[in-house]
Amino acid sequence: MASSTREKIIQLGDDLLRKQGFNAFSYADISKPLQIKNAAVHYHFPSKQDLAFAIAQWHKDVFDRFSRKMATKEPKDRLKTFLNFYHSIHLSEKVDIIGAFATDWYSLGPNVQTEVQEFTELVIEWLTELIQEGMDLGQFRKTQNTRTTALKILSSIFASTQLVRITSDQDFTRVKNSILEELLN
Amino acid sequence: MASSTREKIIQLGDDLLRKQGFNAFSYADISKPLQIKNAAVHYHFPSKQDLAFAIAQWHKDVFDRFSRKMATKEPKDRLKTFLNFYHSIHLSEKVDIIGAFATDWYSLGPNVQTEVQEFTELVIEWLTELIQEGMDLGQFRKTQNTRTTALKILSSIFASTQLVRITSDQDFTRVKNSILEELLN
DNA sequence: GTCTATATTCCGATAGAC
DNA sequence: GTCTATCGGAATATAGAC
Repeated sequence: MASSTREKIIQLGDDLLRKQGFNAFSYADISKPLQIKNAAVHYHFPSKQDLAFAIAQWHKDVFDRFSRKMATKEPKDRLKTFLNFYHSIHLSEKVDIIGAFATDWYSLGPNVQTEVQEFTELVIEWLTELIQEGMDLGQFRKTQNTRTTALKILSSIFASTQLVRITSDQDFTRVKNSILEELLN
Repeated sequence: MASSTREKIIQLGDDLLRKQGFNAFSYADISKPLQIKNAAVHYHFPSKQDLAFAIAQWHKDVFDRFSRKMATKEPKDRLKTFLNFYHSIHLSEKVDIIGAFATDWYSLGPNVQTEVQEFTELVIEWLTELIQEGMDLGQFRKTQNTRTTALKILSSIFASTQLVRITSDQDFTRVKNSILEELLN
């Protein structure tokens, strides 16, 4: 519970990054809600790149813990949990961190880019293994290339968090349900 | 050919919006390459929102002409052309305009948002009709809901222009090819 | 339609006290 | 670890001449 200022800044920065974009929020947007001064934020993260790096790192850590916790569940349930996670992103009016980093890609320093790449590869590999396992168990329909299937699932679900800002809530549910249906045997 | 300054600004603005994001480029980024002053850009587009609006409008116009030109082609070829179009986006290191507008959504004024919504709906409906037609002709596999199929195709292809900035070129081709294969009978 | 010049505001970032 | 104070720069935008 006892969350440090540093952690609060990361959380708020992550929210702002995914709601508004990396170049759309300022140190003031972080310091005001936390009722500290912008200099205090700079103490924890001297530059905005440092904050971006910490956000990327945080996502890696969280996903790592998530995948460990999921390891014992069967593929279908793992995928359901994954899709539900994206549903909660959608409900909070944010977009997925991968798409957020991708559209702001050329605003990110090399260290941040590397961290984002490592995180993204973690997710893709986790999904790929999940799909392979589901196929081996006969739960999922066989597809030619499991990484490609993983990429398509990831793409369509993270893009949906973006697209439904423009269209409507219903479209998110449509896509989410369809992903599971299409894969199930 | 003879493209006016106004048109050049729109083109350049569109490039910058999709390469860097709406909040990442400035009037100077537009005026410098065109070798005019920032005030000259303001003459054509008093505020940045006016420029964003014109960019959205331009996409509507272009897509309208595109869909007219495609009308006589058969569904499979229409989809191929559509996917190739996204391939060219990927090669130019930009992302799709829908995702770019979506991630910068809360930086856009109401007029711009409405224009983006109209454009996006045009694309989705065009894709939905294409899919329905392809099914009717027996070219495409039947799916339960054609709008959902359209959403998934659109999502996965426009997200791919983002995702491959993080992973690799190959992943784009994988997804692109797979979309067509999955739909074909 | 483009220019010079400038107003204004905001941003990221730092120095130095507490 | 947080503060006050401030710097330097860049951004959007406008006024008015040509």
